[in-house]
Amino acid sequence: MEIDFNLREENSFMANIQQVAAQAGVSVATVSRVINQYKNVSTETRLKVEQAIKQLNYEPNLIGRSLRTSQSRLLLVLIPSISNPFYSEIINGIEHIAIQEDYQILLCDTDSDPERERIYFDLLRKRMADGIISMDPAVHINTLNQLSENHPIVQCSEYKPDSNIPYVTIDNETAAYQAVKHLIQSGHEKIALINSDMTYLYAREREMGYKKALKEHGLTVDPNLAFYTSNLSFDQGRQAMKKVFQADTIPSAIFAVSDVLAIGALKEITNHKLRVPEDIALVGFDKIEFSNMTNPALTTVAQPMHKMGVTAATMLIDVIQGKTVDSIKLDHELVLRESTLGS
Amino acid sequence: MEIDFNLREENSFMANIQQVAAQAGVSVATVSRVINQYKNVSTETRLKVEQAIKQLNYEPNLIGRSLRTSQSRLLLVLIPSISNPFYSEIINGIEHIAIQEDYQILLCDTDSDPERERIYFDLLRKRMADGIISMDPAVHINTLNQLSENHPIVQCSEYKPDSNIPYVTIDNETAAYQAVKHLIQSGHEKIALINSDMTYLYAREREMGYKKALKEHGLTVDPNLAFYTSNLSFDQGRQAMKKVFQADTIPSAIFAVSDVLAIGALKEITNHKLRVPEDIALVGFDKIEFSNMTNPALTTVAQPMHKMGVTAATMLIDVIQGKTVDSIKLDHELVLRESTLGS
DNA sequence: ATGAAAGCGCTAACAC
DNA sequence: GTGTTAGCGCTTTCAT
Repeated sequence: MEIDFNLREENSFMANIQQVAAQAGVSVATVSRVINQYKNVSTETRLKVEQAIKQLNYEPNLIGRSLRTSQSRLLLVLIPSISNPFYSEIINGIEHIAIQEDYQILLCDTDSDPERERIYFDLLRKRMADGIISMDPAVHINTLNQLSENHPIVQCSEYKPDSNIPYVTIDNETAAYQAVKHLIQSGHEKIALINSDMTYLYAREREMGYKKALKEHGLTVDPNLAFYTSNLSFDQGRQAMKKVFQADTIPSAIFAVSDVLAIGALKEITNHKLRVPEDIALVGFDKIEFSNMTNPALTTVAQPMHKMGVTAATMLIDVIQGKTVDSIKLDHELVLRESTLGS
Repeated sequence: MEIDFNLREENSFMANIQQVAAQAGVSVATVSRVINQYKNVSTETRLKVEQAIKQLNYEPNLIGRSLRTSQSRLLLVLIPSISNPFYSEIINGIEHIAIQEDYQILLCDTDSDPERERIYFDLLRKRMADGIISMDPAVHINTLNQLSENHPIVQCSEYKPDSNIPYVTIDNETAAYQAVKHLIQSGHEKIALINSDMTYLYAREREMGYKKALKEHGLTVDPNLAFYTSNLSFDQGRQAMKKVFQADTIPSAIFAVSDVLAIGALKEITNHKLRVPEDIALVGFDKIEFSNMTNPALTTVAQPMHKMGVTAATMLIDVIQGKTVDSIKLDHELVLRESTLGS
């Protein structure tokens, strides 16, 4: 019973730097130097300290260090929804750099809810984090701009053109243009657009690319063939496709501005006993993992998600370190698969 | 130029509690009381302080607070892969409680890499986080056990039976049993199993349920009908299904221990020009969002993901607060859809 | 090469 | 109801 008690005592005991110093018979400064691998410590002293650290099971307290150094080494990553697979790949890229640079990422799922957004912005204001990577298209840009005057921020994927916050993204207009051009060159003339909310820049840019391709090939832009959704969910894709089927002319091809919307449309097309691509060809956008798992596999525009994450994280850390960074547009790629080619 | 400079000075200026106290003509203790909404502050004083806070644009420094109170209010959430949609829903549940209780979650994507696991465990040891929710089946259980002696930890979904760490999960064996029983009652006698690595408890439990159902209905358990994958990816599901097709007898139904594996199998079945469920019926596990987006929609076992997250987070916060908590198994539900019923 | 001491920003025990 | 002060654990400047 005595032993038990002592064991528990010892286990839950957490040494601090003072105790390590006492145990090793040196000053706290020296212990700190050993922890941080300073060169100007004699081997003999270093050994003593390392032994004391081991004996006491010492782990430096990161909060104490943060307070002293005024940096948390935490990065906020703002996304609208963790369930959206588009962001998963980007986050992988961010994590890659974060780990490498000894940062941690705090995932902030805003649900496009201003209240949740506020909580996360507050974390930055209250110095719990060193910077933000914003990927939420619904972000309150005024707040973000204001915040960026005092805090490191970069935008990833979606950005606001009328802000000075650096961003990494792709050329959405050209990407959409190429996707639609591919449909036209496959012989399609009635091409419907399933787009999301036009308040988002990417939605406007992709629509411009869609229209540009049609015009350039002498096709008329029929407003009745444009369908809009309130978000990028599977269900909204289905609903949009239902509306397509209610229209006067049924298009022979669909360009959806996201894979998830396209997959929703695909489900509805299949329910109508129509075949893709024989009856209706289908193009998505993003190249999420699941775009390859559907029947048929989806033709889509590959965004360099991993690289976007890597770039955004690198940029943010540069900004944190006081460097100046430039915005950048990365390369995309049209990926031709069964939903436009057949199998 | 002067003005510019001053503006920037003012913008990047960050007041601390001392300066607020000076500005308001009170002590730091009083400011702290106002910030933390203590009742014993006169209205007059409170107003003065609040005004000073506004004037100086003061935001309390959470790192300072953390150091003082010895709590970071950060929760680690350990998952094997952020791309796996199974975890998204759970995380939503965890976030729900975390926000409500004024905690933040630090997402830890281990990739089942021991080195990354170590980084995150260190975060706990170094007091950057207050506790861990572990959902990584590949977690090093000895380390976790050891860690749990000094730190709050709960296991979610996957757990190790030979540990004293509380967990929340479902009854995997019964769930699998019911899924396979449904196939048997639909007239199937040759039912293949696509399982993952048997080192995981859930894999063993689900296989037991599969066998139990077969035996109970007088069917023989054919080892040639069990196929194993090295992970839960789409591609592994495809590969497994390829092996099914190479076997002597082609089963009339498949039970896959995860939706993603099932979706991989579905792709391969379709490639073979076979129909689901007419030629081969298919059951998945988890009820991830995408299980409803395939053609046909997947019959699957619904795990109460959101509730699991809510429960795990509640348990962890209880443990942090020194309460004793009990492990719990939540209810699952068999969801019948097109892949076994037809449409 | 090492130590003494200041101080990062906050909370809370204690005094009045 | 308010103020004084110690101290959480660390890094870093300045001596020596």
